[in-house]
Amino acid sequence: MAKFLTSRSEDYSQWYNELVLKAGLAEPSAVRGCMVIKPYGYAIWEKMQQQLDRMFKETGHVNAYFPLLIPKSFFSKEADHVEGFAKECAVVTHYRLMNDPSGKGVVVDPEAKLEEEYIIRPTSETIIWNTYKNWIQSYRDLPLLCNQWANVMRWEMRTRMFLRTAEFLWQEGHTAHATREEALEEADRMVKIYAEFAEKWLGIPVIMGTKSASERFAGALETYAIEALMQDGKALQAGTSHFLGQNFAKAFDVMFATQNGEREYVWATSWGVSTRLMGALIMAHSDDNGLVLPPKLAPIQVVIVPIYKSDDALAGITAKVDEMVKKLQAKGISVKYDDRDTQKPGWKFADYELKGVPVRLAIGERDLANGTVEVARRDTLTKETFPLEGIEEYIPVLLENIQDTIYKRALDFRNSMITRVDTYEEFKQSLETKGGLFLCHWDGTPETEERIKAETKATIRCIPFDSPEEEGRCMVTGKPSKRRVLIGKAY
RNA sequence: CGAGAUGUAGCGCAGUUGGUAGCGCGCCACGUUCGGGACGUGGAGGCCGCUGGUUCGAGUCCAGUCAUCUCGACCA
Repeated sequence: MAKFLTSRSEDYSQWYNELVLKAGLAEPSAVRGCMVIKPYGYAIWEKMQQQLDRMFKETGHVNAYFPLLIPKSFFSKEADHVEGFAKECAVVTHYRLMNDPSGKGVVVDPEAKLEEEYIIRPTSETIIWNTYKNWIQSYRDLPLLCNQWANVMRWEMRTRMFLRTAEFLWQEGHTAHATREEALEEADRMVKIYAEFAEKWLGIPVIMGTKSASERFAGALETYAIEALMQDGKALQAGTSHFLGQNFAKAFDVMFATQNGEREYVWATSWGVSTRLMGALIMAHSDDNGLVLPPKLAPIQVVIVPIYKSDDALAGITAKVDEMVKKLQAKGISVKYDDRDTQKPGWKFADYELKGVPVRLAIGERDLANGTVEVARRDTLTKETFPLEGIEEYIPVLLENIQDTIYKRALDFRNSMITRVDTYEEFKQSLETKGGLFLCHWDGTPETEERIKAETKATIRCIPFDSPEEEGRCMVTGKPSKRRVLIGKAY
């Protein structure tokens, strides 16, 4: 069969780009570093949104929306936060255009300069905390648990579709609490929700952990993250949850009256996942034939392709299929019957494989005569013939099985790519030859971390929550270490 | 912002010492096909990124400019 995609093993980046384009997920746009998310890609994102939103609401969160533009002065109130984001902000300086006096197009009207510039949000902590100041007076107003679905903009030097675009879609939760413990619990709860979502819905195994100081969110006291492994052996940070301490409360003067009438600063968290999850989904499961979508996120779970020579034959097939579609839909399965006569069966097979549709049913005159249907699964690329009667009982089981298989396959791969190493030499060598993730002892200093990064491009992905206490020596400096950390090259 | 590369049909590309703008895919029409991206025949589609220069003549040479991509630094 002719290849319509670059193979993963040949050139992973090129394969990824082609896949995003050819599966109809997204395409580069006219705007520098931004992309257009196409309907099929957006449909997957919507499914992610729906489930995440459900999980947020189950844990007591509500949605709100804050402005896109942030007054510049808000930004400078939290020193670390400015430091972290200043280099990548788009700034709105004027509010009007005018015709070019020389008659060529339009120019910015110099008269319309804003007194205070606005920043296009790279994240919303500042505008939200400026707002929370007015919402919080008493312990009775706490906890305040808001989430917003929004777009943000970070003027990145280099961009890649879904993984790092200048503008991206995400959700950002921002919570306020009366105590340090409660805020820490919240940050912990949310990173666990992300992990659950990644594993149960995306089918991607993740490692939860704490970020090292240098990888921490700008303005946070602690950053928790979920780290996933892509098929090329690079790690992808798939979600973060930050314990912000009282930093933003102090910067925006958000205090509350306690039960004993004292005034205290509130404790904060923020957490987010973005359309980067789409990148994770693509890179975690896809193969040389295209996307492999976990059934729970597939916009189309089952596609039915009729195989026929004549209009009469098609009518006969359609009659059977219509019944089957109704039965499947009654079970909450998203089915598409593709009876277009503009494309041929072989073309459709290849196209739905490219798009990652988990289950394909093919039904032709032969099947009609035998009372059968051909069932093909995307994850294993295997085909079997089943009796048409009662197929609606089998499909839901199959979908669950596919969801499971995809996850287990990713888990096996991920586990096979985690290496425990004790010497720096061994680390450097294995990083080059095998790649993936490494569990190593580290002395805990930023200097050593920096040295590893400079010499190998690998970074400390996280200090895993489940990393057991273990006496050891830093693989670089030989200084004592109490537990292993996760190191690898990352996107 | 540093280093390199590329801009020619919707997409991917070729275009020789400067001399009528091409190929593959896709698209349209008709026919044969239809259980893994079918085939034949015919057809449509281009200010060769933009501006200027050299020349009888520029896709090709020169200068400038804009844009994109890859690699660095930065990052979800």
